[in-house]
Amino acid sequence: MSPAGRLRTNRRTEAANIHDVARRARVSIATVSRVVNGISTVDPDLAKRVWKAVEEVGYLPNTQARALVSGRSRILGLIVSEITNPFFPELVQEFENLAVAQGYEVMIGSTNYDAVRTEALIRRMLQRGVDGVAVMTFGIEEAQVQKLVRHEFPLVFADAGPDLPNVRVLKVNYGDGIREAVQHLAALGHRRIAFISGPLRMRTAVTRRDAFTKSMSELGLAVPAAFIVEGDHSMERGKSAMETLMALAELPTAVICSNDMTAIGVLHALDETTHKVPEDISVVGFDDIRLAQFMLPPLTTVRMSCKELADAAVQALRAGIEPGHTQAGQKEWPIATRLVVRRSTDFPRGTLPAMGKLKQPKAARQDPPAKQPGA
Amino acid sequence: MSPAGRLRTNRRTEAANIHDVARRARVSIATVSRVVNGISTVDPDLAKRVWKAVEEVGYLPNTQARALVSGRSRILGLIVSEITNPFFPELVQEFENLAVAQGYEVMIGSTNYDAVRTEALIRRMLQRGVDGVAVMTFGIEEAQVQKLVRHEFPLVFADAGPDLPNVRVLKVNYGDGIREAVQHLAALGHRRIAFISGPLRMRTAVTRRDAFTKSMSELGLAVPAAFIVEGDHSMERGKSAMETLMALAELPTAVICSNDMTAIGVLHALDETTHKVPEDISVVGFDDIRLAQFMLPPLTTVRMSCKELADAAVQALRAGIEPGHTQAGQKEWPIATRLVVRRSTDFPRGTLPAMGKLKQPKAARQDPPAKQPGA
DNA sequence: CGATCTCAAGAAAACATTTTCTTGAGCCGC
DNA sequence: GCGGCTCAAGAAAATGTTTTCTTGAGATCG
Repeated sequence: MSPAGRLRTNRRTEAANIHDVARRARVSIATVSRVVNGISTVDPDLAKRVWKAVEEVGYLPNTQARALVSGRSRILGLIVSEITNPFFPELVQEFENLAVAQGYEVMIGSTNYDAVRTEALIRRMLQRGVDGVAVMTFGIEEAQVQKLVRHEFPLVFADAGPDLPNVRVLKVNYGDGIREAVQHLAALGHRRIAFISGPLRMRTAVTRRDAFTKSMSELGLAVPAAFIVEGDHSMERGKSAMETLMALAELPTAVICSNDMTAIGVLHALDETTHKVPEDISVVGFDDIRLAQFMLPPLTTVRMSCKELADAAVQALRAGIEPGHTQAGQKEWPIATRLVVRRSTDFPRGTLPAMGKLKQPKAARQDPPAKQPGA
Repeated sequence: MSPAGRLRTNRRTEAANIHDVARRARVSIATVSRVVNGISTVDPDLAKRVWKAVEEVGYLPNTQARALVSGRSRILGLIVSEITNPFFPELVQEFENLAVAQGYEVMIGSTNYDAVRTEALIRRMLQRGVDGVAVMTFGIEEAQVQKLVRHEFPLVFADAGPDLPNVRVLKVNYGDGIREAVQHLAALGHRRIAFISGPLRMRTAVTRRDAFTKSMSELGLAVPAAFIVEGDHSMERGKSAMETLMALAELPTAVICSNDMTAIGVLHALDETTHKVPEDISVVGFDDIRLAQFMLPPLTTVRMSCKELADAAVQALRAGIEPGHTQAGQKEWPIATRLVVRRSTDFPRGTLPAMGKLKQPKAARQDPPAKQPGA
């Protein structure tokens, strides 16, 4: 009984396989494989015949078998903190688009900040034989990381990762964007600027906070201890953190937040008071999620481009996976950040508008890069 | 050369395989397979020895090989419209949790309302050999569906799908929730109620709109043609649709929206006018996405529970996949909807508060099911 | 003109499993 | 006491590819 003997003892899969194509094109399965994989040593006429047969029988190569023998699954793992945080769907989308364009599939998982869940997730990824994993949690717990690192496939971390040969790191340049934000506020006349950080167990939260204090001291501005409040990158905590700030004897005139969700929480907190944004208090976010431009008022924020992040992640993974990749040696991949000025920042009350206007002309305000569909 | 001869010409995979376990436990690979898959005919002592060996060598069964030979990938496809629409991440999260709990992996894809993209997505899913697909787009184009339907694996559609043996449908009961919303507004004293629909090429959008008009006529309330505006379930179009309504000579006193994002757009549109929510205009959403309870004011909305939806989808898929499933014959899976009253609805201006209060006591207002972490 | 060299294409091995088939030991009944 | 029956466990087939090895025809060169 020939291997193409169609025993079909199996449940489903009436789908055509490589033997069907080979038989129809009157070639061997090896030749079909070569044609389908674009190996150039095959005779053009034969190749044409094979492609025709592929078309006719509707052949789709079986990914499982392919992966089994080649040892490469063409699946990229993508680990995020929580998919329900609006920043991540945007990242997921971009990542998926890029990965698919390169012929990879994406296996997504969220840690929900839970060690057990994370461990199970990593196990699942290992078992599915991912070719590489992008850990975009901006500060995953070290313990679980070790599990991943031991297996030798390529890894990409956002912000910081262990210094190992198979690990690449996306170095987000928080400094630039946050400095811009501080300078923007200072130029408007703000002196009392507060900062709501992320959860400090996250490395990235510490980095962002430090970028803030550094920028402030560069300008000779003091930051009272009470002006730095720890949040957790959620809207809820942003709200409560702002309430903490509002209880101070001397209020800040501007608040910079470690991410946009926090800033949105701040807007909510202020909405429940008599203080107006931006007239009484200016608010700056971080990330530039899509929601930011639709807040009331539209949020001035530091953009960390999802597309740029996803692009670097996929490139860096490919550099580790595909033999002979041109950027195979690159360990650090820089990601820029920059301020996007919208309407949640303005002169502090009491400053002369005219004076302020000179420093920060209205025309300089950036609008979103215009791709709204409707009106 | 024995099969366990560790040729290892392959690139990665130093991982232990079934032969390693078998050798260590001094049994055949068939026995290992049986133990790992929980087939009960194996001697308990042997099984114990096998599990010990599994533990010792750190054996993880290779999913690719498993899928190849068994014909089941243990992957569920999940197709959504757009992952960046906040409703979907919540659905994805729930779906993933349930699927993983049942030993399945999830392959997610978004159509972005693009036929070509959808077709490519379906092809990818077929190629990866998914065991079933949940199409949660609430109205995917028929053309692409056909491609899926031809292959005989189980399918689940939200709202409506072709009447075929391998297709199951989640029947969302829009009527109940929307009727509740209309009755709630009517009880508050509203008579002029407008509706902003979804894109009418989506079946679900039509269904929701019809549920609205039906409920209105049940109460003997007229709906002028101009009070029904077509949106597209986006915040942007919700805003512009509300602007259209505000240009009318006689304004509505309440607006029901086909989804929450639209309602959020409406809030934004009204924020730019002198009209206050809920004093001047009441707003009702649909979906009850997480964001809804954090809007200003918190949104009264009709809840379509993600968890319920995801649960039904996974169950329905399993019913189709797993032989002998108890609910194998169930074609329609009901999903309930119900009104969640928050603060974006109130008496129309001019109505006597006291009278209204009798009809809708403040105490009846539901607060979110309290799981805020912080404050 | 024959021996070697090149190279395209087929044959077969390898991949890690599940599942069917086979074997052989223990047990029961006659 | 022995033939058949049961059943656990091993042997081997099967899964659909990629990749290495083999083959054989045509080209090249001495």
